[in-house]
Amino acid sequence: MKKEFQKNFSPKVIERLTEYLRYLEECPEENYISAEKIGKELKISSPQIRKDFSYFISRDVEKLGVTGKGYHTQYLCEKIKMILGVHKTNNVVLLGAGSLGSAFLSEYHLAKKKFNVIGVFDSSPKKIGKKINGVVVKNMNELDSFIKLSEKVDIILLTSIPADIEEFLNTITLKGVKAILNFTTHNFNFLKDIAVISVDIYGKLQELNYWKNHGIA
Amino acid sequence: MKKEFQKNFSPKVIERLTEYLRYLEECPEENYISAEKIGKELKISSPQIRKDFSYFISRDVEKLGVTGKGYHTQYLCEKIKMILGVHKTNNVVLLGAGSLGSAFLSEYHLAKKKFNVIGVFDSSPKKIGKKINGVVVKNMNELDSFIKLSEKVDIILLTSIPADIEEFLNTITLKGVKAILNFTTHNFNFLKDIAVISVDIYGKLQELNYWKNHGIA
DNA sequence: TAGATTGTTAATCGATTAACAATC
DNA sequence: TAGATTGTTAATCGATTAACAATC
Repeated sequence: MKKEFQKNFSPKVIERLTEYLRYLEECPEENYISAEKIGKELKISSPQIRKDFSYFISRDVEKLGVTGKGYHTQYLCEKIKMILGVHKTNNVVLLGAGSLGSAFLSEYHLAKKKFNVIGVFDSSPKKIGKKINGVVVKNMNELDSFIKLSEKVDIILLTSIPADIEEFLNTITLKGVKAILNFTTHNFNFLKDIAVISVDIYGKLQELNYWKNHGIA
Repeated sequence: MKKEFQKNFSPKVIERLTEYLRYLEECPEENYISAEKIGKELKISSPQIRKDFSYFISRDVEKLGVTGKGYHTQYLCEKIKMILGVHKTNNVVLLGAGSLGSAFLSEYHLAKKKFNVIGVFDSSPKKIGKKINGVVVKNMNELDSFIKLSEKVDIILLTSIPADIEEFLNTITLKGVKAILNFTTHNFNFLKDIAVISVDIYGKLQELNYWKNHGIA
């Protein structure tokens, strides 16, 4: 072992790992692939890629690639998946069964990507009881008991803001939910023990609107 | 004028500008606001914020804030909007009228944010001719003529991949479309003259899945 | 072997922060 | 005035890249 252990993956590196994984899963034709090749496709420099992959070494493996040959595609995929924790199935609860929530159920193959939607909740009487893609929408006020009784919930996919957000946060904190993918405009900056990634469509449109006027992005 | 002009806004700064704008629009109660206050709310350091705002100076204004007082909320909002180009209306074309596309029409107030959806296209016969939120879905193969005849298209909101993607890119390049907000898995890394921001939900779930196991995000 | 490509170190580049004079 | 907070410079920190020895 050359390293003292545990150079940690930075957020930037984790982001790129998901890009590598997407690319590798789309083109598994080749047995071995070089950092150069991946980089051309994804517009990432090859030293960057080798450096990113070097973080796996001694944490996980002695050596990730083969000198003079490249990285074994399948093996690389597996290793990235293990780091990201998507080698095994994770449980997702969807909050909000509006068209955005429905889109996640119908247009995304979440289960294929190891994200299993084990519950869908909404507070609108119009939606409660309906089936969306084979899943019955439950009343938001049952979330509390559901989450307490269910198997571990890994991620909450949030497409609408719960009426009593404090209570909601208490519940999921107690039950040990550790992550929220947030599509609402609610500000979760104050959370301490729950990882939150917010996707702000308006924000992305605004950024893009700037770049369309100023070249590149 | 103190500066020689045009320190440019970096992608990181542009991203934060959208965060500032969101916060400022949500709480316009105060007349003046300090970098300290904004930073507390958004978990961004106050020197960072002042530095970000300093890029406005001499490009746009002599002075953005008021020493000892803070930034005039309304004025700051306006200035950020002007930089992002959302002080005036921009035209958006939506490609794909599936549930994700529908969500953008029904759950997002795009027009309020100065993004006006002037056309919706899909290639599925089931969807063509239908109305979604008051907009008639057109046949994807009419996109070409539509885009040539219509007023300027600023942004294409892409929720499904056009059958002939080469032709699609030719069309929009010729017509001068400069930006794509991409929700598909298609790789647009090779585009030269069109700004693309891709939102990869799977990727975000994977990142989150990592952070849920390793604390913070 | 010769050619290719890794893993890594050192150099560079860019972004963040600390600190403070200026001043409302 | 005293207190607050800006705008900016210099210092720090972190991320990217260049370069190359190791080696398959």
